[in-house]
Amino acid sequence: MARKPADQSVDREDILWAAAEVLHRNGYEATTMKDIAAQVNLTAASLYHHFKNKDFLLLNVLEVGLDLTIEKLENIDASELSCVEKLSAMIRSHVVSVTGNVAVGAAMVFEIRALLNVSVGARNSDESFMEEFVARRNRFFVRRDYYESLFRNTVQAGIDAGEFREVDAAIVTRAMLGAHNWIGVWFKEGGRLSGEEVADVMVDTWLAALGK
Amino acid sequence: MARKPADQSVDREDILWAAAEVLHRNGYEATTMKDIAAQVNLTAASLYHHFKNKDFLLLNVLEVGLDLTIEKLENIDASELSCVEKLSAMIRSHVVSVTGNVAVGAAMVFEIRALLNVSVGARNSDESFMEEFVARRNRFFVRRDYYESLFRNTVQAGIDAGEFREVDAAIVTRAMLGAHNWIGVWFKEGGRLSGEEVADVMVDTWLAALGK
DNA sequence: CCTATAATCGAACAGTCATTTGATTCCCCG
DNA sequence: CGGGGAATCAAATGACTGTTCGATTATAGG
Repeated sequence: MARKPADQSVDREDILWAAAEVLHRNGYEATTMKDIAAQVNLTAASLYHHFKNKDFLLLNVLEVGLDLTIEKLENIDASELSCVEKLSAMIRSHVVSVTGNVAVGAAMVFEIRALLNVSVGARNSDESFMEEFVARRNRFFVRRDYYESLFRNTVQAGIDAGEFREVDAAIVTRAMLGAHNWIGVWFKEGGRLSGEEVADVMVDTWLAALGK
Repeated sequence: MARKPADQSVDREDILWAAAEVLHRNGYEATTMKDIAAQVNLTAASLYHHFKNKDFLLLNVLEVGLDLTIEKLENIDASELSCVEKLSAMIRSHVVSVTGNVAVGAAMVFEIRALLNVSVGARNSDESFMEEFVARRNRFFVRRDYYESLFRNTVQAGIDAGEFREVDAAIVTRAMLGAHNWIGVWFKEGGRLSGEEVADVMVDTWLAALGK
């Protein structure tokens, strides 16, 4: 029987992007390989030419999203700005990431639990797959903590330097990240405020919260 | 064949609670009726004696969680406190809710998207079920907006009364809710801080953010 | 133009899950 | 103590999903 091999112009990255979008819309478990495939005009079977399986595909989406975010934060962290300026830049960067690419941003936020559950339901009988997956997943969580620490250390440094008032840096940092992550839930392109404007409000809010 | 009808001491509310817990652990789609049933020593089939189906069960969990939160907020709203005091009480109430019952709190946060997706995948061919479900789901979302408005109106009133500095009340309110909801993700009973202590930090943080 | 490799597809498989059904047991009320 | 509704169960059903397989088409390099 004849097939319709279509475009053949879809690469790994297109799939990642599509997956992020569907993931954002439906959540991990509710996202089927068929959904992702449809987003790039493929069939589910074709995806297995590019990714080992669904879990690796999800993991890849999160890895890419996290890498992008961390890279920006590291550049800011390495600069010679004051803590106030550093934190402002970090907040702005984070908010713009979330509003600019809701898919990746929200996927990062919401699908981490799903990631954890993969091992629990050890349905993958394949040993080698499982081993690599667990290793990569652990690396992901380490990086996620690192990402949080970039914010927290900046807050703490600001306190030590007398730029911020004395607060519980760990809790305030998590409050900050929660507020930013939540943006992915309610932000709509073309709404009252642009991503940049939301970022402005956030910077203003957190500097006030930390101001002496 | 003989059965083992067991306890027969399980009621609707026990199931709701169990569902909230499993939901918190696994997320909606990854939560099976069997999981929920196991949590209360029942079989999946038995749940259908208490709830029409899985979607109604989830909806019920969210409804109960939201009702609890709203009730407390309304009492505060009706009081004669200043806006500063009102908002402090609201924040404290919200945080304690989330930390005191992480299951319901986090379910509220994370499973709303799943709720939305139910209609999209209109697998329920039953007309009557679907109709009631959509009605109740819409009511839920209205109440959810109302709950947000309780916070927002207090912030705005505080601005108008000169108790708070001039900020974008809508955005700051959402930042606040995001920070609080996120607590359900990282808070662990028996950690460094109790729920009350986390609430203290949050109150302090937001009053500073809104302070003149 | 030819061939090897990459990319895609349709079809089939095995597993899981929500839900239904009909029978069985529990327990309260008369 | 006995009957009826409530609660529970085991088993079967039907749908959906991730994944595999073999076949088919695209495409780049010689």
